[in-house]
Amino acid sequence: MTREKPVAVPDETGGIDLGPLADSLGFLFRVGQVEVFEMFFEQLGKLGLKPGEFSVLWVLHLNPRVRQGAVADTLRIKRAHMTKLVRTFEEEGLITRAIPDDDRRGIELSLTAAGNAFVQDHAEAFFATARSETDRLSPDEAQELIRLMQKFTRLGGET
Amino acid sequence: MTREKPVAVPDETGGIDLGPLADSLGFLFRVGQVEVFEMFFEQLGKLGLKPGEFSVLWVLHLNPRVRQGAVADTLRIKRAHMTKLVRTFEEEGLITRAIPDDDRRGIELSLTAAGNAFVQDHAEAFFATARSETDRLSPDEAQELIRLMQKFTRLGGET
DNA sequence: AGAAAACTGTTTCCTTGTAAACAAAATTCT
DNA sequence: AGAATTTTGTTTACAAGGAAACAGTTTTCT
Repeated sequence: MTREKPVAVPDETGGIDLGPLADSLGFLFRVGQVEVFEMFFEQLGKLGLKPGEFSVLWVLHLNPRVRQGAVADTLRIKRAHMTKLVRTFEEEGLITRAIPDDDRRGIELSLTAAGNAFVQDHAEAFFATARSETDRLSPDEAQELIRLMQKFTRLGGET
Repeated sequence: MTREKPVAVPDETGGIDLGPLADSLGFLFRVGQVEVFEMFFEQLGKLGLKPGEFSVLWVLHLNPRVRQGAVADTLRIKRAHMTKLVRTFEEEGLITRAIPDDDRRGIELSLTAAGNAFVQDHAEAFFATARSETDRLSPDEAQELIRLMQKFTRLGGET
């Protein structure tokens, strides 16, 4: 399993040979996420906006009265962690929790007026930054990358 | 910033509308990484193999006597965290640390015999799993996804 | 030479996220 | 109906990872 031709991968790694690691999805997903994260905070760090937290509020904005577990499953947040996020948002007055009569296990989340205002105030900057992250690629490449990632994550229908 | 046509994104989200979030690289990178991680542990969890830790040992295998900070920078691990990983590996007898005479700030890492054996023993399974992660896409799509992620992360030369 | 700046790794403290056991409610299966 | 199973969310205890301050070493700039 030792590679014979370290020549094969011309990279920007400061001379470190990664071998087949540079072709592995797990590694590329991780590096990509770190990279995007850094770009995000360079542009929006001053606002104290965090991608994960905003995503939750955004989903509540588009899907009022959604179940908290459904949000967790969709955003790939563990339910134990979701509990903490929800409590924090509630303490901050951004969301309300309601137990529906037809299934008293679940909890339906909705944005308060303050929560909606928060989303309205930050959505433009958030998505503008998201769009600017594709600047490293040509528009065609960016579109294709998004399509392939959506297919891989099964988020893009049957594309 | 409220969307007018929730119809636009046919997804596998259990009916939850994500809007433009489903097109954002940050979100897709995160979901992709979680997904790959889960696949990895389904297949290799029993071995106690962790992708990040194995990657460090793999890089040492291909690049003996590399500086610990260079490994951290390449794998996008923070140096503070790298210190902990290195200490653990050393305690486990997998690596040795050496201070070079020409720059006594740096620390050069190398695998011990046990470290090399560990890499030899697990490399096949590790990269087989990595390859199998592309099964959700056609071979052409997988290759293109890897190419685009490498370009995005600047790991793929000037492709 | 000597002070200032930069680099490398470490430590401490803190945030984020996870795993496992749990409790309440709903569903399933006799 | 009633016991077993499943679902949903919570709690607790912990692991992973990061930020900031620090110390030793080298480099840079007078």
